[in-house]
Amino acid sequence: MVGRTTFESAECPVARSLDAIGDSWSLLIVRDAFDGLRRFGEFQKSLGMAKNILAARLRNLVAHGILETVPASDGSVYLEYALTPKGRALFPVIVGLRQWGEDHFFEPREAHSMLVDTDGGRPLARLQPRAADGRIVGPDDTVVRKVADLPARAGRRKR
Amino acid sequence: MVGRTTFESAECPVARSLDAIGDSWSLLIVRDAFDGLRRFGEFQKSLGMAKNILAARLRNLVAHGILETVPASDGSVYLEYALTPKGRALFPVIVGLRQWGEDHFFEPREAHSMLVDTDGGRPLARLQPRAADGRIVGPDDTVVRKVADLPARAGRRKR
DNA sequence: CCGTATCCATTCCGATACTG
DNA sequence: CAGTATCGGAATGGATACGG
Repeated sequence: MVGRTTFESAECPVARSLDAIGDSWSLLIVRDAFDGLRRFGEFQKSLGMAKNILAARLRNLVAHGILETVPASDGSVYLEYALTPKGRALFPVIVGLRQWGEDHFFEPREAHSMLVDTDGGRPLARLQPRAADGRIVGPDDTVVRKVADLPARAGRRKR
Repeated sequence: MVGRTTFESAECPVARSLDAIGDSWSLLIVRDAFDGLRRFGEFQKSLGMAKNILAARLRNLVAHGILETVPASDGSVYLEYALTPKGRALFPVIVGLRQWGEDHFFEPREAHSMLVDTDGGRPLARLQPRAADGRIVGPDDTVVRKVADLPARAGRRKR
């Protein structure tokens, strides 16, 4: 057999997920989509990637139902790319990657702007670095907390 | 400029994370490491990948401090690969990918064995599909819950 | 059993030019 | 502005042979 192995029919859900978004760019595009970016040029400018591969990645994300194309809101003839519910469900993955990177690639209390923090604007998620109570508010009323911050529970198993 | 873009010095922690583990295989190796696999041959057999690229990915994971080599526990001359604290900190990311894949690539209530569920054995994590209370127990006493299951809190912001 | 080395095909990615 | 077309270099990945 030649060519890359596909995990399309793998039994493991992690493998299936990585098959859809396991390349260098897809999750960064999704991250930007959470940040409110919708237009081809916005993604291209934000990520600095070649237009042909951006087009290819967008096609793949649309094919996987993570993004969908919608008519441009400003009446232009072009398309916009919006997160679907399936795409928005990637929020915890993005947060996990962000927190892991923050904890292991940066200085302890350094602040990083992964996503813009505007209250009434376009961003779909608020991902400011560490709110006072450690809470991060995402789309669809999801809330993510760092696992270590979760309250202890009776019956928890010691390793 | 030629060659692939690197995110080694990106400001965004998500980009930095993806630079370390954003390929098809690394997270699957980490997943298997959580499952208790330690030997070269175990990974190779489990993932079915070519030995040369397994060696390359293991080298990369060790270089990033996600795995570390330790002398084989059985006295053989070979090395074993064990998760470091930094590697174990990837647990929430794996869980996020697993839950997303389970929710969007499989039938609603289907059960999937991502990781072996043994109680006293070698696995470092217990990742059985959906415990009764939705709780998943990981290494280092971490606990992960599906974000939607988190209790509502006063002052939560409606989108 | 544990890797390394080699060969090869495929894919990825970047730069640029081009079209509507 | 939003893509498509094309090209070339680089990395990825698979099969297999080889050596410790």
